Amino acid sequence: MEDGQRMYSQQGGLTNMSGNVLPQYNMGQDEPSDQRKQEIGDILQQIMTITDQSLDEAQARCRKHTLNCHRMKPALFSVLCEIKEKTVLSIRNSQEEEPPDPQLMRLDNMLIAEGVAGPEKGGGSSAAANATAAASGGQPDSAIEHSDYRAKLAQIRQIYHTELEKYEQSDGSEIKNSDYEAKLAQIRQVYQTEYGKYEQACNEFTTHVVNLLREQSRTRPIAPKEIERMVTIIRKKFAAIEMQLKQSTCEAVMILRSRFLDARRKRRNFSKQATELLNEYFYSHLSNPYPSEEAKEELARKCGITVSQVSNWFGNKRIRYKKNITKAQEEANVYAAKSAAAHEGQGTVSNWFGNKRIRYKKNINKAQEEANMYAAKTAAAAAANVGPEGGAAGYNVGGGQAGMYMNLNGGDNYQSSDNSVNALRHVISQSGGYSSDSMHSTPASMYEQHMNQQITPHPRSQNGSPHDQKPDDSTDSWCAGAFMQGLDGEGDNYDGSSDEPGLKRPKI
DNA sequence: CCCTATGATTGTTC
DNA sequence: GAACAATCATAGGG
Repeated sequence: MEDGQRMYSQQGGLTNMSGNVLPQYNMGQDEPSDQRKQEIGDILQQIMTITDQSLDEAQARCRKHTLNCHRMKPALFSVLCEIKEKTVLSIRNSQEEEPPDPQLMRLDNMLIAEGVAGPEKGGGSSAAANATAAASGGQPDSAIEHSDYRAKLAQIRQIYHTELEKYEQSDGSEIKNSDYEAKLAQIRQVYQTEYGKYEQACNEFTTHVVNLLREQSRTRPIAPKEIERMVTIIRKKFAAIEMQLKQSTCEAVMILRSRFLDARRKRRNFSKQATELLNEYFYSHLSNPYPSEEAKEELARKCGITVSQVSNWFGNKRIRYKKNITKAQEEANVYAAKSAAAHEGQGTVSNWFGNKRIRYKKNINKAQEEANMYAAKTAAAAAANVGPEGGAAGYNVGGGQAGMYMNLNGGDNYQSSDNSVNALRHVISQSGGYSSDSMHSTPASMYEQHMNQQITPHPRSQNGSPHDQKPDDSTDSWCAGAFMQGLDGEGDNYDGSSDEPGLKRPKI
């Protein structure tokens, strides 16, 4: 077979074959049948023996030429093709038309999603396969390409690993988006380069095989369908390489991603100064703790962090701040209910109340202390700059008179509280009111100022001037903060937000 | 070593 | 797409 193949491929001068097939096809009908049989037998004999013989070039050329020029040759060729097609090919054809490999599709999807195979390239992968198919036809000796590409893929992996090692050597904490993008771009570039090479090799090989087959089709029965089938086979073979390349790339992306995300996930505390700045902003904008983009940028700049970190911080802060308050509220509600029940049923007011008081205060203190501290700070700073009036104005950044996002003041809600609230107030008042060291250490007037001017839209009608009272010597100080507001039954610290045009998310 | 605080991520809701 | 809510994972304090 090898000899035959070599010989066929060396036949360069038989290019006019196909054109002659049809005209000569009917000629055989003029021949006497026995003579025809004889001739066909001769031809077959020649075909059978030709591959067994080791011929020198001159001999081969001569014999082939003779054979090719025989007037029966086209007819015989057609018949053989037909037979071949009807037997072998029909069976194999039934196995074709399989759906695209789901695994490959997944890889493609991932590469597109990760931006490694861009839209133009992503379509390219399937389009490339089609192009490959269109160009093609061949013998499965792609083993060479296979090993070649394995080597290249190994090279790609090495590049990735080198890059990743560089990562680890450099300070992992310094990994930023730009780094990730850069690495991804590298991967993309390598991938696209390799993919280009792959495509080229695939096309070249397919073209080569198709040419070979076409060449051979002059001397042996090779139907177009068979060539197509070969193309399919080649494509499948190459698909393995393609798959490997894509898998490799996906792997690299995944590793990069995980390293990058891991690195980012590693929590690093902000500097104390940054936290101070953020807290200052937060508590001085308690009514509407949603910094604008500009504010975020400025904070980010001042704190030496990114804008998204600022956003994260505020998101976390809002939630946790609210959580503290909500927790206190919930306890208060339960507390109130218990109290009412105790009153009604003459139940024993036990240590339970004492514990509740303590825990309730604890939750409240946490939020309050912080709020107070930053309120005082801001006020002091503002006062230093603008004077007392200006300082007060400084709190009211979110548009105080409009309903506040975080309404920390009981205000009217307190007045409209139901029985359970009254019961709660009663118990609370019996507890001796709110007092804590932290409150003493904080300018009470500042606290009140903050609470009334910033948090509450309206001054509390019953509490008199906030500046005249200290939280710890007033029973109402228990509910002076935000924390009693939930007792009105709605339990919504954010209430009023729905009325507020300025608030971004009227909810909860 | 346990616990809390907190920055970051992920999933859900609007 | 922004904000919320839940969760993860670590820092840091006791």
